[in-house]
Amino acid sequence: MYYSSANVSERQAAPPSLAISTVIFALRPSETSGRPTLWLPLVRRIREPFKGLWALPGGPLSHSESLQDAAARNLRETTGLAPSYLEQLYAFGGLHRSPTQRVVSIVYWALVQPTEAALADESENVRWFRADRLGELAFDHNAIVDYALWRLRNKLAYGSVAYHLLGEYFTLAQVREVYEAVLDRELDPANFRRQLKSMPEIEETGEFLQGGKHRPPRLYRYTGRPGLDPDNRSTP
Amino acid sequence: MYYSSANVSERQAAPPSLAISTVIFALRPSETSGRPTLWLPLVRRIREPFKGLWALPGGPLSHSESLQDAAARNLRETTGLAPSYLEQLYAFGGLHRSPTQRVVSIVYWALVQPTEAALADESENVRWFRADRLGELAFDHNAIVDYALWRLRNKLAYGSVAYHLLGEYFTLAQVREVYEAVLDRELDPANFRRQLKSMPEIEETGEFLQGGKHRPPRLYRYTGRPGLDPDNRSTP
DNA sequence: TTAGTTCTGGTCAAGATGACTATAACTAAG
DNA sequence: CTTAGTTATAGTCATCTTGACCAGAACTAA
Repeated sequence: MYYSSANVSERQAAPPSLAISTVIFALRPSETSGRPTLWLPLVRRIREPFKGLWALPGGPLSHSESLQDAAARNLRETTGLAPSYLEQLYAFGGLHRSPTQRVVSIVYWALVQPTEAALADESENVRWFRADRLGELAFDHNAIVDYALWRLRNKLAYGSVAYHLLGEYFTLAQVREVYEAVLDRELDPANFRRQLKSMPEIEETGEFLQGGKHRPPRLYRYTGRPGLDPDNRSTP
Repeated sequence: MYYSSANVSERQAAPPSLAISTVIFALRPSETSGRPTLWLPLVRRIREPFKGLWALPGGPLSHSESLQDAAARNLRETTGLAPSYLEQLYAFGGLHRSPTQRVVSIVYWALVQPTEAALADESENVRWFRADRLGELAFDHNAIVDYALWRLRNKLAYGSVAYHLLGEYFTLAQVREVYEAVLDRELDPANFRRQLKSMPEIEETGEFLQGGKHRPPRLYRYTGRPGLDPDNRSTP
């Protein structure tokens, strides 16, 4: 690379470098309660700065791909997954995000379905963590994850986002569990189902979920837009 | 500049360049009805590409300023104004935004108060336009303005943003006019004022607006957060 | 057969919303 | 000085939404 060998004053004159990072959320059963919880994959830094710490998956922007494509690519490269939802989160460009050089990161956030998430690659340097129990991350990545969580909660309240954490068929109780996991509070089952049933994009199927311990719940399907952002103006 | 003299293959290898642009909204009376309307300043391109067309104010990111500072700076440099609200809109990074090189633009949107807006610089190459009557703009700037308008409408519905288009003191009817201008529909005066009066951050002052043609309306004051974003999590 | 649990539909009161009416307070025309 | 015109402001009423709660239906496991 041209800039990597430059001295300090040359680095100063160089334009800020541009990177893409992705916050990837999936639902996994908690080890303790077994109830679904939010998890996300992180990669271990193998170089300075912050060598050894965990960080969001990311990398440079190749000149022949759009921002969203770059986010999808580094999602695929680190975890082997394809997102069911992908949206731009924010561009972080503070002066001191990295101690060695000025970096502007355009961060995306993604949701993946649990069938996918179960297949996710995991290795020495890629591991999944509970979103509410991350340690200290590299750079400003703790703040970025916090912001992504806040966005997720907001989008959830607005509508269409919960189904992208579930499979194609789901019960209304499963949707409620998603809300409870993300919002971290319990919701009245009867009131919650009344609200969902008033939405036209939630379609009742003729099938029921078998094999449970109690009365078999009806299965539903989401018929709204697939929801891969850019100008996908579903929500602010 | 190093890259400007490079040939095509060298340009390909170069990282995408990074720019900051700003969509600046202010309220001005319509020439026809006299009612307040949304306006925004544009600058004329004096070079190719798109020479002669109007474009959003913007420029490169200097290495010693944050993204928000850069947005505020080019706002000040083109119009002489200081924003009362400034928030990141979106990072636009499509492959073909500019015909000559790959540019990633981080776009901010701003609101300025009418007392300020009246003082705004205007010249041969800087002019204000009604937001609903722009012609064809340079690059993808029409789409960017559309997106900014959509965001403004959403933020308005959410709350705290309308007051940043008004001065320190305002009547409830003026707030309603802002809503009517932005949402482009009429609102019931009585119902609208009931809603505003239920908000604790709208404070009644002892004063009244004098000099009108009819019953003098009471003046109010907004006591909420000033609202210059980044992590100013007022709205999604 | 029965107890336990979830699924599902319903009621009820409190609060928010939209359409509308009525009065107050000012200016301008006569 | 009176009156018509206009905006400001308060209030009413029916409708819709929301949260708390109750009750029966449908299944499993003991």
